[in-house]
Amino acid sequence: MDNMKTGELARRAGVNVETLRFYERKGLLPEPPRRESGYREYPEESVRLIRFIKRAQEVGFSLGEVRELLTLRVEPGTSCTEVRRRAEQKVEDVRQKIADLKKIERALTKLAGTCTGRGPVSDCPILESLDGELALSEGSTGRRKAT
Amino acid sequence: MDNMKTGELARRAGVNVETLRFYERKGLLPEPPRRESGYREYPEESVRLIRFIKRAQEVGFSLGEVRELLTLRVEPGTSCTEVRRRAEQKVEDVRQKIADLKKIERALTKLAGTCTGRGPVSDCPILESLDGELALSEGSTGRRKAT
DNA sequence: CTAAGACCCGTACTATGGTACGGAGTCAAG
DNA sequence: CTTGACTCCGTACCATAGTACGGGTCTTAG
Repeated sequence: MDNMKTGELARRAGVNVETLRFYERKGLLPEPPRRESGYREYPEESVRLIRFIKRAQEVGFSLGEVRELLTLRVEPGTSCTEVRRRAEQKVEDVRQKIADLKKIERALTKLAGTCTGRGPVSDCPILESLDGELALSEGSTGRRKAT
Repeated sequence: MDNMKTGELARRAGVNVETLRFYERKGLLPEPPRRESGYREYPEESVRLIRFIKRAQEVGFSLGEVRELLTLRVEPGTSCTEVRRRAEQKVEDVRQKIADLKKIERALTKLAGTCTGRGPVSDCPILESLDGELALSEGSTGRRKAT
């Protein structure tokens, strides 16, 4: 089964049909072949593509950045060196995100663990346990957004 | 030095002055005391708070979600049990994000590593190496967004 | 004392990431 | 061969997350 119409792709990927058209306009979803009627016919792999876009978004990439990730794999005419350089840059971004998330995770775990689970919040040691950790311990002041 | 005005806080936290007012309106930044003139006077910790908001955003939390994270620590009148439950839920969200990022990281690393660094993209094994991994190996079909 | 610069506020504008609408053509089951 | 569901397209609308504007007040260095 290698020809889905918009409705099926949308359903399988868990997005709205309009979203598919939107992604197509934005250059994230390649224009699929059409049948004579004008109906789009998507290949199977489109499902994975859409899901990838969604996941990347959930971890903080804008659609523009997602497109950059995707074009790493298909942009012809770019030298391999260049693609490699950009991929390595992206890996750095991703590692930074992971590091930040781990700090948030630690703070939240501490919070959930310290709390005894009874009594009003004002008595709960949660407040103090969170402070300090939640601010991500400063550390990296300044050199963000050097993308 | 425990009384910053908007300008200094903005500068130190790396955001626009307008953004501070915006966060205040949205309930992310607590209203600071004012001097008689009406000027805001922020405590030192506001810098960390703003930076936390920014980092949380970068890893995919909306301002609404960031507020939820923050109110975990200050909302009085909520039972500790409830706060704990919500914190545990957030930890789950965070772990999912980390897992997704790690998949993206693996795909990108593989990509950067496989590529020899010379020649046009069409000859580069990058394209194939990326496929399969980039789709985040499906796996978790369906039960997302059950927040 | 005064003028540049910071701050106040409300309001308007912008970009991003979709969603919804509605009229027209298409498909497929009965 | 019709009818209801699906698709097409352009355009309009929406929420989120800011950013800019502009007239007025406050502060502070000279």
